[in-house]
Formats: sequence, structure tokens, C-alpha cells
Amino acid sequence: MSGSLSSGEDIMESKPTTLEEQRISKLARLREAGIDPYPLRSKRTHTTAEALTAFAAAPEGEEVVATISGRLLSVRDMGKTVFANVTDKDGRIQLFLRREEVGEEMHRVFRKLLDLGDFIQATGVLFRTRTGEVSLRVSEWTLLSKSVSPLPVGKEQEVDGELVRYSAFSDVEERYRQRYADLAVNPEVRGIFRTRAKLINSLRRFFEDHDFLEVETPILQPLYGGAAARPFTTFHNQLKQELYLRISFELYLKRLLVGGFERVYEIGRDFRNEGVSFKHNPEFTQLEFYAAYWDYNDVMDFTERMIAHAAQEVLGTNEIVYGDHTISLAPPWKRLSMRDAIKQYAEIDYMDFLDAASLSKAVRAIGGSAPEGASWGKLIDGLLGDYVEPKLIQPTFITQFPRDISPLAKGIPGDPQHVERFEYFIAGMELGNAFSELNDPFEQRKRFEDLQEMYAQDDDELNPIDEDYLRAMSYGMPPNGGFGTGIDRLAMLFTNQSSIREVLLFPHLRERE
RNA sequence: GGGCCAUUAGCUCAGCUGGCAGAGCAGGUGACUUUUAAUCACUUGGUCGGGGGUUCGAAUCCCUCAUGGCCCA
Repeated sequence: MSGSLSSGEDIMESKPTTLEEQRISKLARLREAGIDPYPLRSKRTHTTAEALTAFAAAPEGEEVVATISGRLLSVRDMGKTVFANVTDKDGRIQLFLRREEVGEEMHRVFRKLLDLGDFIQATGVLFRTRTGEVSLRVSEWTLLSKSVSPLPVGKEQEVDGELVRYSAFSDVEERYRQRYADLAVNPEVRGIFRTRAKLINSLRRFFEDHDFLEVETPILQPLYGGAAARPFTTFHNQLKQELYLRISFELYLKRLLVGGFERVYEIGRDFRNEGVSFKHNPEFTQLEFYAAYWDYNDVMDFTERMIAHAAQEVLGTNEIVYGDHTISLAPPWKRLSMRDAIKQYAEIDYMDFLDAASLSKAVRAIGGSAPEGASWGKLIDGLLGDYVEPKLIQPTFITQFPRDISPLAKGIPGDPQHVERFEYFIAGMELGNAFSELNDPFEQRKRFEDLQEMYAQDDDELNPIDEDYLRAMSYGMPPNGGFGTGIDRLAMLFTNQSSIREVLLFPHLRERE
């Protein structure tokens, strides 16, 4: 017998708790009874859901035999008879286990040596108990995996068709730190991530159906760009080269339009070295697409159809509930220029204040915040965030952005202040950003240089000039519309979650000592 | 970055103006021939987030640090 296992000190870094010690001693007793607590193979014939369906579909009088596998989540021991619930990926089934049917020894082992959280496999005939629950009358069962640490399983009860949970694992921090336990005991959390996966699949199909090519571009980049954000830096030892984790995909995807692809998209991870909040995680999933011969109006048309289509596919409706709001994603969405939006919600016509100094004064006059040294465009963006964004519950495109905060967007003819750029907002949240992409290499260089000058003091905004990108553009880039959106925020919207951490499997948390 | 709140048993939580650290669930022992938050009896389990201070005495008051949540910037 293995002394190392009975002590438990060797398999766990920290000292086992009393409960863990009890379970570790059960491991030894199981082995004494000739039972391998971690057997090599298992075999199931039905998921719990399939077993219940098969029973419902079987003609009267026909036996349905099933072998199910899953995690033991509750036991009601009546002596000669034991009731237990076993769950698997998307369901649960009640086991009905009698001494005469499984034999004295396996009956004893089940009652004395199993714990909540253990994986087991059970074979039997389906039937309906006296109280009406379809159950598996177990003729044979085996242990598949012993749970040594107690899972935080709560209890639950059905009240008027609603499942009420008691002592559910709900400590937010522990749920994130031990997501495996959270997922194991909170099926609705698994549901969030199923919805998230369906959303991404649906978007991929939509792109596929519209002749987009899915591509992958570098995450490790010698230069970063395409957004205003601080990057993570890293180092390639052999090349002795400083590298950055990408902050956007933009400049690489547009290089592909130069290369002759006309519609490309990428879904992947971006990294931004900034604060953590209910809507920010240092790494997040981004979707960007670029389509040759489109302008930002085409992108708007496509965006509203794409999101509405995804909602229809994933949720079965265009009317989604988010917090206290019911939101209609059905196209067309409201379109409002930046100038009109700020006139409406902040009651400032910024075209009356055409430089940063006078606009800053006007912002302060209405009690708004105007950080020292903020550019004209940044002040406007600030007004948008403070006064407009929280009000935009129903989907809204805000169009025509200030030029100085939009170095990659094409200008509007005859309007030196604005460019063809939009952001879209739902539920008071900015979800994405798009423009008619600048494709004039001379203009692009000038914009980059202006930016260098304007933000010479500001690390957050200062991107290095990407000469290779300019060279690509100098070969000729088709006019195109581009778009980026945060998948995590869309997932929040689709799953009615108010924190980005609820839609990230393993959200970033500070280290605990 | 600022403010507020939280941190007590494996889980969910009580613990008032400072006076022997509690409950339910889980666990253990036993009872129970179809229960479903099964029930009943008995029972184990604690560095009260860490450190410092005040006090005869601190889970409780003060300071500080850590982590998390909410609100604000």
C-alpha cells in the first residue's frame, strides 16, 4: 500500500485539510477493496440527456438500458436504497441504487467510500420512480475518478419550475481563481461560455458567407500600432530583439489588402498594458475586418446586420435583455454625428470652439473635465465618453470623428476637422470602432508625423512610425473600410453580464501571496 | 489614482455598545425498503486575510498591508 498517498503530503503542495485527509484515506480503502480510484478506461452509452430522451421515446414496455458517466453531486442515502444525482456536460440524472441489485459490497462501497465530486459510471435500466422522476435503476457501477478536495457543491431545489440554489459557490474572487470549481458546480457559468463560443462561431460563419478570408497575423511584433495604448514588451533571446505584444491587428491586416486579398478578418487576442476594470482585461479578444472597395457607410450596414444575425442565431431573437434594458438589435441602427451627439447630450457645439484652449474652457464651463494638455479631438472624445456614451442604450453609430485622434481614417472632403470614422455603442458601452481607411501613403506619413509631434510627451499615445506599413501602402492599397470590435464586450451583451471577467474563463487577477 | 464595502469552518453566512468563536450545508458514526434542499440522533472541524497598536481582555476599537467587489476619476 502506498504510504505516500495515505499521507497526502506528496501530492499536494499545501497540507491537506481534514476533509482532504478523510478522502485520501478513502483512496487506500478503495484500493484495499480492489477498486482502482483512477481506472484507465471508461465507456458510456448515453449522456444523461440522451438517456432521458431515449426513455421518453421508447415504446411502452420496452426496456431502455444505459450506461452513463458523470460527477456525483448529491446523495440521499435511505439505507438499503440510495438515491444520487450524477451530472454531465449538459444534464443530470438520478441514480436509484439498491443493495439487492448492485450487491452488498458495491452497495457498501458506494455509501461509505464515495464523496460528492467523484466521477462514476453507472449502468442500468431507466424507469420512473414513485414520485415521477425518471431514474437509472443501477445494476452495476464503477468509480472513474476520486475527488480528493471537496468541491464547493451547494444544494438546490425546484420551486415553481425555478431552480433555487443554496450555499452556492458564489465568492467572486474564488470563482475566478478556481474557475474549474466554478464551472464544475455552477452550470449557468458553463452556459455563459457556451453562448460565447456560439457567438464567435456565428460571426465566423457570417464572414464565411460574405466571402471574407480568416487570417492570422503576428502577435509578437517588432513595432506596435493601430491603436492608442501602451504595449507589453518582451525579448527574443536568440535574436536579441525587443518585441511587443500586439495592441491591434490593423496594420498587418491592411498590408494583406495591398497583397491582393479583398476581404480579410481576424479573431484573436490583443494585449494592452493598462488598468483592469469591469470592462478591461490586459488581454482581450478582438475582431477586426477589412473590406476593399467599402467605405465606412458600407461597414455600418454590414455591422448592424452582422450583430443582429448573430443574436438571431445564438439567442433566437433580436430583442436582448441587458440589465434593466431591453435592446433591439434589429437594423437599421440609429446614426448620429459626433457633433450632433455632443450638441444633444452635452449642449456644446464644439464647432464654435475650434482650438483646444477655447474648447477646454467651454468644457469646464459646463462642469466637464478637460485634462491639461488634451488635444481638441481628445476633449471631444472625453465629452463623448462622459455625456453621450452612458445614454446610448439602443444600438447607435456615432459618426464623423475628429481628425487628430484618428490617424488611420480618411478625411471628409471639405471638412478639415472630421474624418470618416464611427464608433458603435450598445447598452451604454462602446463596442467597436471603424473607418474608411486612409490609403494615401503621403497623407498617412503626414498623419503619423503630426501624431509624433502632438504626443511627444505622452507615452500612452505615442506609437513608433511603422515604415514597413508605409512602404506597403506605397505599392497601392485599395480603398477599404475597416472595423474592430471587442468580442468580450459583445459576449457580455449576449449573456447579460455586467463584468468582463464573467465572460473570460480565466480573467487576470493580482497574484496572491 | 480617490471613496465606500467585504475578508470568520470545505461552501454560504451570523457574531450588537470589547467579555469562553456560532448556525445551515458538506464531513464522521448510527437509524431508515421510493428520496429529491430526504429526514432523525449524536459528532468532528477555526492562525476570525497578514502585521502592528490600544486594553486586564480584541473577530469586534485604531493604524497598516494584501486581495476582491461597487462607485467615482
